[in-house]
Amino acid sequence: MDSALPQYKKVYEILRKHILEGVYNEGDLLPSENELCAIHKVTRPTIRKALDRLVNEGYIKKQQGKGSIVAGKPKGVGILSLTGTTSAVGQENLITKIIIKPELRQWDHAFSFTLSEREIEAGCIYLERLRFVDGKPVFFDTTMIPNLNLPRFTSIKFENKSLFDILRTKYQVEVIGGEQKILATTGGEKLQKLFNVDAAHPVLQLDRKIETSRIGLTIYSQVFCNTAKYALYGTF
Amino acid sequence: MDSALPQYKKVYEILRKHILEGVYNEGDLLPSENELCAIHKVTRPTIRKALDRLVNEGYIKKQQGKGSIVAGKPKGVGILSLTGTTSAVGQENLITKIIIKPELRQWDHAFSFTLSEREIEAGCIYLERLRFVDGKPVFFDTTMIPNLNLPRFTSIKFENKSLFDILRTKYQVEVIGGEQKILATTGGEKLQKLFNVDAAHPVLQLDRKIETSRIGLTIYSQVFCNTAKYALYGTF
DNA sequence: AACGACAACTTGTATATACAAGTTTTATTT
DNA sequence: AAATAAAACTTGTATATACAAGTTGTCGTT
Repeated sequence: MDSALPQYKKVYEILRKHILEGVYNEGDLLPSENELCAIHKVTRPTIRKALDRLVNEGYIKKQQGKGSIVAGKPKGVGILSLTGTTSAVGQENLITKIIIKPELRQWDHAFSFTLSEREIEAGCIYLERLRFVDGKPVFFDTTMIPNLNLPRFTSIKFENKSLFDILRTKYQVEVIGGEQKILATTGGEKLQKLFNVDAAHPVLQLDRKIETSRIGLTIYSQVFCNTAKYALYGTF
Repeated sequence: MDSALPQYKKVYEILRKHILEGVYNEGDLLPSENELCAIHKVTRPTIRKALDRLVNEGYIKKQQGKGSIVAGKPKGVGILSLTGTTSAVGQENLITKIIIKPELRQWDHAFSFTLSEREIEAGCIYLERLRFVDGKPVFFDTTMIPNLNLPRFTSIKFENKSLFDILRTKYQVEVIGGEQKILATTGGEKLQKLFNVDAAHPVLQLDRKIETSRIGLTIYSQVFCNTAKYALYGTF
């Protein structure tokens, strides 16, 4: 009955899931902290730590004297400020097709970012995905992860799961921050085919360097997005 | 000896200031949590709450067994996550040219956002600016502000000042959050001229709805950005 | 000199408790 | 019936304590 996850994270995962799945809807009040204590059999500081996280990520807002108000599904955790595509779009309409399955490679580049010695030595888990919203190709992303103590990673199937969900649940690796560059560009030959657009079609490009809670493990990701029908949305 | 600020915020403010002023530099270790307890005469949970915040905002990173490592001054909380263009680029190279001086108008639209009755009745302060980085036009922005108790706003000169600085200092209006949509588009005739690019040139477009501390006062802004030479940069 | 065990650090998690401060509901008074 | 007061909630802050887990340096042995 004991997992590797600390209790406050378990509670966080449960509440987060419940919000995403609509057990609690926007505007609803979560059970009070004391009720949550009773439900999960932990003390209030532990509950509060879980709630703090949900507040930080924009899932809930708290009001003294009133309670924890559900803010809705994670607009604020969108692609612009955090983590991945899945949480930005919502899982419903998002289908993922793996173009290149996770495979070990040597680094050839990390987009516009520079790598450390250690990262270069470790080699690189490389993958490419094409993601469809409502049946149409909207995102194409290339991800590079240093091969540092992520056993069996290349054999994991995660067609429609979020890469970051897997890292969090299977490896206890959490995104703690990062940097990104955003620009508008044109498709190029590869994207032209993938998105089925003409060569001059404007495309959004994001180069991201994503730091994790595991020291030395930085994820590099490049995302191209056809924003003709679906603009990226985010809160701040 | 008692301020309105809770102790953990006081400690947070002090440490944050010290990092910004270079008392601690990038890579330095902060005093250990127990040392900080002694210094500030509080208990460890209080110190940890202050440190949690610094971690969240990217000032420090923590490593179990080692300590709290200063991550350096956070690079511009750029255009992607907060407020205006000025803070994103840095004031040095940014020159602003007013295309349309602040003037009262009726709302015709608010980009892709919907307006409330009250906002429509109030009318709209409208302005257009073109902003140059290193002498070249990079940003073109259109701003709409509901005309709600902002006396003499249309007569303010703010060539190179941040719009948000003026709102904060002259009207005590602070940005508390907002939402935005980002997409890639092509110039169009107007931008073609302003940016001096051809018609097919990809341009970044941001539609933003910015909430302020004054109830009912929401600022609507649309920013076009030529990212050919300058990509937008942001941390999260 | 090199290795290994251990002690002395560090941060991470969790409990138990207390009171302050804000909100809502209920009961009381006018 | 309406205004007021009190009670019963809610979250916010803070302390004191304990042990787990990761890192670093030291000492002793080989």
